[in-house]
Amino acid sequence: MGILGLSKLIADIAPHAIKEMEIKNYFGRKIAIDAYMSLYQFLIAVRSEGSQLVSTDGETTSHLMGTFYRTIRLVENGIKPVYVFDGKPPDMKSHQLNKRAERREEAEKELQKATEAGDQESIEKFNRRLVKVTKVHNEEARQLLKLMGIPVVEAPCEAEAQCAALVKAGKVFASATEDMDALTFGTNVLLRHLTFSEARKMPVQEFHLDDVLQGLGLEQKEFIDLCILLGCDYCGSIRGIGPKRAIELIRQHRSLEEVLRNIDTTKYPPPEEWDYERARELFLEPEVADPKDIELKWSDPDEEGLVKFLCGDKQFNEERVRNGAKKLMKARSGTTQGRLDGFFTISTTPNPKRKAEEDKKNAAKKKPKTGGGGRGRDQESIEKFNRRLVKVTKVHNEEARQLLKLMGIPVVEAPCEAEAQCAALVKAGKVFASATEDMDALTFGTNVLLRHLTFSEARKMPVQEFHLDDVLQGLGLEQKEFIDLCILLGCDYCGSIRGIGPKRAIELIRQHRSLEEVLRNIDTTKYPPPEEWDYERARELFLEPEVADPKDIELKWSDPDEEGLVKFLCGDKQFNEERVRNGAKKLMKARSGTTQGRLDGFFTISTTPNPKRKAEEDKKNAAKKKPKTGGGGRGRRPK
DNA sequence: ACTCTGCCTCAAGACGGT
DNA sequence: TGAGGCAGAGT
DNA sequence: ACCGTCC
Repeated sequence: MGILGLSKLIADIAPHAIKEMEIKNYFGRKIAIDAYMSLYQFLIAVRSEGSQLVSTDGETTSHLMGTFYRTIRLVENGIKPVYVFDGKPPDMKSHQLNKRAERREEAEKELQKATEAGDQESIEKFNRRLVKVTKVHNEEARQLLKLMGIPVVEAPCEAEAQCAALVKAGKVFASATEDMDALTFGTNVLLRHLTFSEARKMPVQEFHLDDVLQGLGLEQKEFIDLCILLGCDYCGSIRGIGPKRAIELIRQHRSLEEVLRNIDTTKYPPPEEWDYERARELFLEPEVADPKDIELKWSDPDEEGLVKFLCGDKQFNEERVRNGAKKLMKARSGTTQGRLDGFFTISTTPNPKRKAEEDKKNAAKKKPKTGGGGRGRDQESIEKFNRRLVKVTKVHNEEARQLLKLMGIPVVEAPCEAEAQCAALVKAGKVFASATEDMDALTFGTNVLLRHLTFSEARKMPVQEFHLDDVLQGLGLEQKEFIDLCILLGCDYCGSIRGIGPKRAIELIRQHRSLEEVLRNIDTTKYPPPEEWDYERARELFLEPEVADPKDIELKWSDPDEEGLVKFLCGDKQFNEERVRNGAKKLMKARSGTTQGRLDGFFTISTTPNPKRKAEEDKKNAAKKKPKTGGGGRGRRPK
């Protein structure tokens, strides 16, 4: 499977085509997964004392165990996976398959020998070689995924080709596979090591076909010829020609026909009856189902169904299965996000500088990705709308003010938007950062924005520290242009243009630098702006919001009023007095701690992972080429 | 000197408690 | 199966 | 991070 030595070749010649990411960066992304590959891995790897896990009737369950938990992990990370199943293999592959069959037979013989000899080690070894993904395995996996609410696609032929088609059509963001021929099939984005990025400390590798082609200096068709020359599943390759000579030859002659015409075929004899043309055809126009006809739908897990299937038939632990179902459910409700939100979560977290390069390239050409597209009514909607009925009333506000005062926490009254006032405070140096989940703090000009400050421990989310400087630098924009970008992405103050999502938005603003120019340059029949679109006032609101002058604001933290708190919370609100007093004491104690030496404070602050430092660190690592597996270790986040 | 082949070995999942 | 290390033959 | 366990 795959293309011989392609990943190394890309790493050597076009390293910029590979971005290192964390799994978190794929929040909200739809990702296609080759089911066969996945199942095969589980059958090989999920073992106990040498053999697969089995149910009481002796049937293998390794594939189900693996699929169940891995999928949950992906979903918990906000990823929407699609599993793509193989259809009939193309007959070009029969050579390869025959070879495999031969090796199986050999392995069977060896296994028998080992069994007779009682050689446990060899038994396991050859047992692994005999692993095969059967119809039953496939069928059960499909069933499981259905119960989990995960969509499944049936490819008429090669799954890898179907995945590529889904990516090209914008139905999913990327193919996740270890198999490099996804690129040969034209997948724009290929993710490697998506799954074991956490288990081992490998980062996710994101291959961009555009960048690969650019780095190699090839067109897609030439790239396909290169892959054939390197060695693919569909036909032989030329003995004596490895990666170095292959890239050199294709670069020089641009096609296999020309290569054959120009090399010394006595020294480098091509295989007999070498049908590279059909192989090329298979890569170029593989048999796939039209993505237009494929609807991908993620739905709620069927907890009872899962329990029945996995626990009833397969002896899984019920508590774990129910737990898994709950996780799926919970993660689902979180996936439907606002646009700004999704955009930044994805593009800013890893490392602004590197991302800048990537975006530049993306901006230079090619298709947009899938939109966030939030559908899926039912339970999710009930919860959602219920939440939407929540309203912060005057009374709530008043009480909160009163409470904070008793706690000794200062309060600021913004004349207009709080977010804008926060930004003003940050800009004036009155506070270090705004802590909010609301990305428009950046649009208002907050230098530092903290997300997940509160639930950083409860869930294991790290606090995210966004630096406006770095965001601007990374996007290659000025603040004013950034504001226009945000308006184009969709803000609270006015509409945005249908059909323009994050990718097109950043591309347009990069190119034209202002909404006026964007409007002048796009086809407004395809992308009609909203009627009476008052983006100018929206821009004004972001640029010069009405705020109280921070100079006139004095922030003062004082001692908590324990008795006052007790009176308010316990007298009026029936809070537990012990807890309230306890809380008051904590406030008091923490306060005395805050008046600390600077050094102390310095270290407390600077230990948090910090984008700039990370960027530098990464640069160093990148400069040093491959870090070895055992050795230097890139420290994962402190947590 | 560079490049390829052959032959070797290893490891291929995920969870949860410590 | 493939990826990396190493020895050795071919260009 | 390690290691026994999952089925």
